[in-house]
Amino acid sequence: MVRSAVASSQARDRLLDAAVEHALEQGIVDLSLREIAATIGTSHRMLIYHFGSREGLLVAVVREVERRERERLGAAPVSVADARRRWDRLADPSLRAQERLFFEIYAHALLGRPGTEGFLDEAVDGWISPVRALLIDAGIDEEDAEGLARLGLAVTRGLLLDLLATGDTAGTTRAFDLFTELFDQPSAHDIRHE
Amino acid sequence: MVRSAVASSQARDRLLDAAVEHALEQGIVDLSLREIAATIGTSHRMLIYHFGSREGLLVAVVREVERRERERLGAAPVSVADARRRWDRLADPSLRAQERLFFEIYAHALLGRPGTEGFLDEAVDGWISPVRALLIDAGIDEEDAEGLARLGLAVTRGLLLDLLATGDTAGTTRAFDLFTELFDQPSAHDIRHE
DNA sequence: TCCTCCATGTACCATATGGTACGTGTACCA
DNA sequence: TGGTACACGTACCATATGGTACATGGAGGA
Repeated sequence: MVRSAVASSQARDRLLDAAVEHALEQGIVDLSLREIAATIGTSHRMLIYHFGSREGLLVAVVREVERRERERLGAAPVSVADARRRWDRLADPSLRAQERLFFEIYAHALLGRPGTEGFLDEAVDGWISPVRALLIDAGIDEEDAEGLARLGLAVTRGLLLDLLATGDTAGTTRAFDLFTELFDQPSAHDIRHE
Repeated sequence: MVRSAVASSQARDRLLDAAVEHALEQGIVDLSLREIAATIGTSHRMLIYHFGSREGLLVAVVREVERRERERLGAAPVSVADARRRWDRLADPSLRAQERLFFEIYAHALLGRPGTEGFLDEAVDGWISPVRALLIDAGIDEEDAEGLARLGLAVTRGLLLDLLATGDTAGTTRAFDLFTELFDQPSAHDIRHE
């Protein structure tokens, strides 16, 4: 069997893990094959061998980060309490590096850089769609459902940006709680069930 | 008079403008002196002459972007209607490139890259502080004021990220309106004036 | 035992990069 | 008129980069 240069293998998985680890700490945009290889303990030749090219490695890293992002967040929140639990998970310091990398790739993708095709669609619509569907199932007007899904995503991402910059877990969590209170108050009823 | 390598001059201003223009279109992280010089119509030698080094140019570009950001947004919003007007201004397509660059620098700064010192402080606290002060003046409890300021910033930045990725001005604006409605409803009174 | 395929290393190449040396024209001032 | 300071170009340098050529070792099958 003729293996393509980008087929999977145990060695490739090991290298990919190490490359993602490196990206979590050092970022991804100025990723250099030689530098990664040196910190991993192999030669840049091996990275090209397993991933085809620098861009191939970049694509693999981006996909892996996407995969971890989905895995980390699990199902869409079905209630305000759910959303709050999810925020607590997101605000955990152990995830900072991953979120930082996520935003770096996001900015990267906004500039249309190669290797990020499809990332933005997945990053936005991949979240809005399931939440919107859940809200519609719960009897909320379609347009409001879309808006609320968008708003929830925006609050989460916006507060994460704040958290990454300031490290102020308590402050950002208070802001998130304020949002859930606004949403939960009785007279928001006409939006939730009009 | 001995001019330092980074002193200002008309020629330097012209180059800086052109460099910012380039960054708006091509991004800033993989900025190369030669490439910029070529598109500007000068030599990379001149960039080093006027900015001292590549990093000097990067710092100058970041500062200029910060300056334009402040100038663009003007005073803090003092009412929900104000906030809404500001969103309309932000959502204008002519600002997309500037906002994209802002988020690219933000990600850059999160990784502690040189040339971005102070950017994050200004980007977060520079916004939260004045809004918080306004809210406190308006009689809102201190802790809520901080939270609301944070929340407003998060909604704005989060929806901008959405807008940049999707280009969906109508959808993101609807989400922003939903937020103002949540905030404006009568029973939010206990947060606004408790 | 020999042959084939995969993983890996070493050495190399062309290119692009930031930065420097040096020369030159020009405007202004004594 | 001579000199000085600035703005700029050309040519160069050392280095780092992505990618390739080629050799090697080892495992498994015929």
